[in-house]
Amino acid sequence: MIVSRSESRLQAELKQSRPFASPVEEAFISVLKTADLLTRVLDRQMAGHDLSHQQYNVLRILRGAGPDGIPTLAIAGRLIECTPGMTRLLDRMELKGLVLRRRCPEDRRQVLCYATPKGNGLVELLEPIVSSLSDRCFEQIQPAEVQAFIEVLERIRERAARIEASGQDR
Amino acid sequence: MIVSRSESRLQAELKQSRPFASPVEEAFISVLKTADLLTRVLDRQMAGHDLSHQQYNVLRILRGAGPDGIPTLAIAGRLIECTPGMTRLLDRMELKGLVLRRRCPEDRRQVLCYATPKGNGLVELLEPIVSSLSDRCFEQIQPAEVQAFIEVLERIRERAARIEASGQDR
DNA sequence: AACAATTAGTTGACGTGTAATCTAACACAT
DNA sequence: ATGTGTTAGATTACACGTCAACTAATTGTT
Repeated sequence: MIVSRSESRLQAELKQSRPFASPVEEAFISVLKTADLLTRVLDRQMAGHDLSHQQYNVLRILRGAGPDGIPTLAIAGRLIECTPGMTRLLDRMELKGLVLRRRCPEDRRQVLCYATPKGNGLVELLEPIVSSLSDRCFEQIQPAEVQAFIEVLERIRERAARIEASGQDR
Repeated sequence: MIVSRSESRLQAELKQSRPFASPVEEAFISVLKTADLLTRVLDRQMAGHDLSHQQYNVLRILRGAGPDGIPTLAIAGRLIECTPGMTRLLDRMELKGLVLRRRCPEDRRQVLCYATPKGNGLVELLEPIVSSLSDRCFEQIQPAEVQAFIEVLERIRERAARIEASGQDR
């Protein structure tokens, strides 16, 4: 086998001939790798309940919306702005009986979405699992470090959002 | 519209009835959101060259491998360990003339992958773009903060990898 | 030599992200 | 009221991730 398991995990993680051009590139790539890993772990925790992490997020949002429901695109906006994905996601969740949808009478363009009791039950069930997962992932990080970490992420998003917006003109 | 653009972007980012159960949950979600945003921005930069960020990563790895080539799964291992995805990714890249593949004579199970000159040219072209993108995203972050940030991400990955490994038994 | 276990890679089914294009419904001006 | 523009959402096409099941080649065992 080409990559030996006995190598230090962190060293082996991104073994390349030129590991990183600069610290910021390393940081950039690290964010992506970490998110991939966390997503995978999260999905594995959900898999037993036949739910993806995105479906879980939708259920949380629907629970937050309460009996008034919430339009399709508002859900998409609170996640990470997909749009066509949301329709299909809700299609599948409706099939599983986790979600209800109906046209809004006041504005018939909108489709209001609601969690069913089954959907809400699932959130309640999974919430402690997700919570303990993040606890375990950050076990060794001091509270002050967590705060600093969150702030750095926020600043990165702020910069990245600006870049994204400025490049809209293509 | 439900979400007004005039609200503070950071506040509006994850507007929920209960924003976060704890700082670590916020940190957890922030990593995922940041990675999504960075991925999107990165892909937009690449889109003009008909390349996804994953294809770019593959090209970088192939360049690093040099004329000896590198087996399919070794590429997958250096990214974020998909496996079946890699075959199809390479299929598409081969169609575009960025990659060559041939059976390894010594071990005919393996398929060795190489970058074509066209593929290598594309990396050279895109590298400064990617580099300047990460520079701009981390513009406001001090070098010491970047280091601390990278270390926190590493510790998270270490913990998450442990959790992932321990949960293999499902 | 022959059979079992492992390894490399492919294929199929499916979930979800993106962009582009379309339809239906509303808002507003004249 | 009618046309124009905008908004909500669905649809289509495609990239890419996962899992599960498969083939083919190699290794190991007896």
